Amino acid sequence: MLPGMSTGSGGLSIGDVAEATGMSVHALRFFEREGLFLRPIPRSGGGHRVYEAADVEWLLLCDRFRASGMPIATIRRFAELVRSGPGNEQDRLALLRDHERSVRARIAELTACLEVIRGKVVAYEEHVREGTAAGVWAPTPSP
Amino acid sequence: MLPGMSTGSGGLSIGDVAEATGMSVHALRFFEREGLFLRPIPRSGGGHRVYEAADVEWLLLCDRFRASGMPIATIRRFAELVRSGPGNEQDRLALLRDHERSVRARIAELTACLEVIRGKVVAYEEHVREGTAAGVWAPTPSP
DNA sequence: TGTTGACCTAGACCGCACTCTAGTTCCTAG
DNA sequence: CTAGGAACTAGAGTGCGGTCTAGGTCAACA
Repeated sequence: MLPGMSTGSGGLSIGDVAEATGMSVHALRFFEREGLFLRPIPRSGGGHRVYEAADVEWLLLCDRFRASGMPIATIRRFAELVRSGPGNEQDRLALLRDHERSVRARIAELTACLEVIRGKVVAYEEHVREGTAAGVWAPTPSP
Repeated sequence: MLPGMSTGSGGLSIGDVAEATGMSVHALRFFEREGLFLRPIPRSGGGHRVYEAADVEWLLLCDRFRASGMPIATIRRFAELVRSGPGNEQDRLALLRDHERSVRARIAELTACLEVIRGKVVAYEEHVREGTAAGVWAPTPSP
């Protein structure tokens, strides 16, 4: 029941999971080495990884974490908290709030940069439209 | 007139520029090797770089580019356009608009991630407040 | 039987953007 | 004259987040 394990029960091959998450099989093995899963991924008789739907859900969340700039080390800390069971929800919450703060900060920074960039775009638009040279760089700076 | 060249005319030492821009002297030499300046930075008799205020302004803009995720290679292309003088303002504009688009896209992505993260934060807040377990991970996933 | 094709491991390699080192030279002050 | 600090060069090293390779194993199909 292996290659394209897709048939049958709930077991998913690494290829299935790669397809479901958009991550590469390399990345999935890398994540496992890095201890980012919530449990040891079990193996089939032949040593192949057998995932469950819950692993995919977790990976999708990890993917959002990564996409929002959370480092692998932090994902690992979060995974460790979840793995070590109930009782540390305050810690998980603190970690998530920290990350939320950092994402907001990053958005704010990008928004500020955006204004600078827009300023340049506007200056160039003006320059192109009517030959004025305000805010546009000359061949050699000023001196 | 060199170390702490700050005294006298308009010439700035690499240390002055590092302080003015918040970049390291290493980074300034790196930028130069990478061809990111608008002109060859002239040297004093003893081979020390002598910058002008306009270089600092340019560096501050580059810093905003970097902070908004523009790769070095793109900054180099922009610098090349500016160096090669008037006539290519359309190209410079196109490059800037491209970057503007990518920054907006990044902000949108971060904003989307933020909602996912907020969802988790809210779930954990609820969980911590009243022991419900919706959206919160159990010691071992589901199965 | 033997050829796919998906999977396995360990570990080397990559791109990016710096950062740091080693060894030297230069300038000014004491 | 000498010591100090700041600058110089070329090139090696770093951290991150993967990606890729080499050399196999496993299971099914023709």
